[in-house]
Amino acid sequence: MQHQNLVNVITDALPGLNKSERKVAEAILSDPESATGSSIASLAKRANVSEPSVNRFCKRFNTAGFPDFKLKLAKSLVSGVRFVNRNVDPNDTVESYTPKIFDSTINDLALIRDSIDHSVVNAVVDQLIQAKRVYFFGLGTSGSVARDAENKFFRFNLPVSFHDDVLMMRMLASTGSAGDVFFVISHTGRTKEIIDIAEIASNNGATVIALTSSSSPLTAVSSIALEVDVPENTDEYMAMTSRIVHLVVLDVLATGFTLRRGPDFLPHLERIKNSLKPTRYQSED
Amino acid sequence: MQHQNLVNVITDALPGLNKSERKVAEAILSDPESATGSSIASLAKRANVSEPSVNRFCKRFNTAGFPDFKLKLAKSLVSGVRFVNRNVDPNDTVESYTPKIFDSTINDLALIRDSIDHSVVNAVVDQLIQAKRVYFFGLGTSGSVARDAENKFFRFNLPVSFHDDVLMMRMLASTGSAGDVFFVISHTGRTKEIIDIAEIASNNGATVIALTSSSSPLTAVSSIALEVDVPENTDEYMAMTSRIVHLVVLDVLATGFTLRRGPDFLPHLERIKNSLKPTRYQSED
DNA sequence: ATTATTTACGTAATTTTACTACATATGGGG
DNA sequence: CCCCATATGTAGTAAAATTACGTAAATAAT
Repeated sequence: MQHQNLVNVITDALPGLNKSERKVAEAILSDPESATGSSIASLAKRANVSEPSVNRFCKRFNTAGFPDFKLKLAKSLVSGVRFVNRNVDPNDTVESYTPKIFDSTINDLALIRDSIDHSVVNAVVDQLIQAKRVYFFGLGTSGSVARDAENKFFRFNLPVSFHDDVLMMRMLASTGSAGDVFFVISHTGRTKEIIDIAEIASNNGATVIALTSSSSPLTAVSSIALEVDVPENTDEYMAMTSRIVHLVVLDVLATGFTLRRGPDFLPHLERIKNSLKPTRYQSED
Repeated sequence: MQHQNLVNVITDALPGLNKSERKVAEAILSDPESATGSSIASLAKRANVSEPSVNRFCKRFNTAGFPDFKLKLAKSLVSGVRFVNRNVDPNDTVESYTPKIFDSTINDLALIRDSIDHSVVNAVVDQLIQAKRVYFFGLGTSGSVARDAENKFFRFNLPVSFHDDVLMMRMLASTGSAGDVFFVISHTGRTKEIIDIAEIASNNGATVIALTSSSSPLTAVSSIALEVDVPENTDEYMAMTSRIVHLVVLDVLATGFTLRRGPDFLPHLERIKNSLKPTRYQSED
């Protein structure tokens, strides 16, 4: 885990710290934001320890010294590090749970950004570019993602549709053939019905692209799997962020698609955009 | 604009800088990451200017001094500052456009996280808690958001539905009354049809909640407006991130809702979660 | 229990870093 | 060509961080 959050690292290390180090840790955790701005002297005073104790504390956390520590702490605080991996609890107020939700989403996006396999993205764009037809399949929450994907990809002058009805999916899969792309979205990748359908399409020679988590049964029956591992959310209060990540991945694919089509294609997109103008009040974008 | 990215600010200010300041700017921009780690002396040397010039440069950008500047620069570099507000261009490869898309989404989320009005969130949760019925309305992309909202809120044992058919919406609005909540989602808030419908519902005494951008016509005809201003994306290649922000805002509302309902409600959510188990292979969460 | 030994912590000196005040230079307008 | 404004650098000062060292506390061994 390359990019662990300093605040969390300190919190986790708390039990193993000795007296003055713990004082420093508590002083920092009580107000991390202000810690990034203060000098070693003022922090030492606030924690009731000597300056070298603060310095030693910093070095314990793999930083070159106090300035370096402040820097890394500051970085940790961006994109809501304060709350990342900190669950919503029943005592939270709007002021506290709102940033928690945002931050946990941001955190997951950053995670996938850094771990997504670019060659797979490229391969998927390849398939989409060549496709005669594209079907987006998804159930439940993933159904909304599939619907959004349709809305995005139809702009590319490509026969595309989304489906959230398993019988419809099954029929379409059974009539699929080479040139058809079945883009199957499933967070768990374990829904039996969906796996069945993917298998049918695959057996008919169609291309099956899965947007799902790694080493899921769905991956196994797909031509290409865009494996996106969003950390499971065990917290009852916390939302499922996987669908958000999926949407962004689809944005990435759409971007790749547009770039591959080249600049001649842009006027077409512009035309679609403009088509909505008469439905709106006043001018915009 | 409170939280502009320092790297971009410097880039934009470049033309208006004088000679030595520009040298400093270029030295920083050529390797911002290393700039955050170096001392004022080494940076001055690298830019071929004196130390006070570097200091003056920092102050010009509304920072207290060099250390403060480094801090802010470091923060800017987190969550892909490299790319934020930097558009996708035709020469981008997968490796470069992928993080751009993620970062622009992350950036927008952070922006809204810091600017969202908590009291409005609270007020909306109030209304949802009291609602006899909730309708989620949205067209196009916002239709997918509405669909996702339905999927989220039906778990609360609340009569809820989503609609993306304007005739259906119109009929529902016309039969609405006090106790009914019409939750209208629209990025622009300018779609005539939607505004009409919101007005009808409102005139019938129903509560109209709008999730839209500020000072839009839709805001005017709503009981409560959750104003979320996602920066317009003028780039042809870049995706619309407003729908993602909307989804997260709905997550926030759902969280607020759950918390308001109290811990007695959690077993109900658990039961819904478990209901899907038989549809899947193997065990999970 | 008492001493030895390690570990923790603080004091003070040293070094590094940043800032300020001032001086010189550079360039544009009269 | 000189004056004034702005830009930049020099040198000194203050602040900050680090190191070296010494003392105190804690732990282990006898």
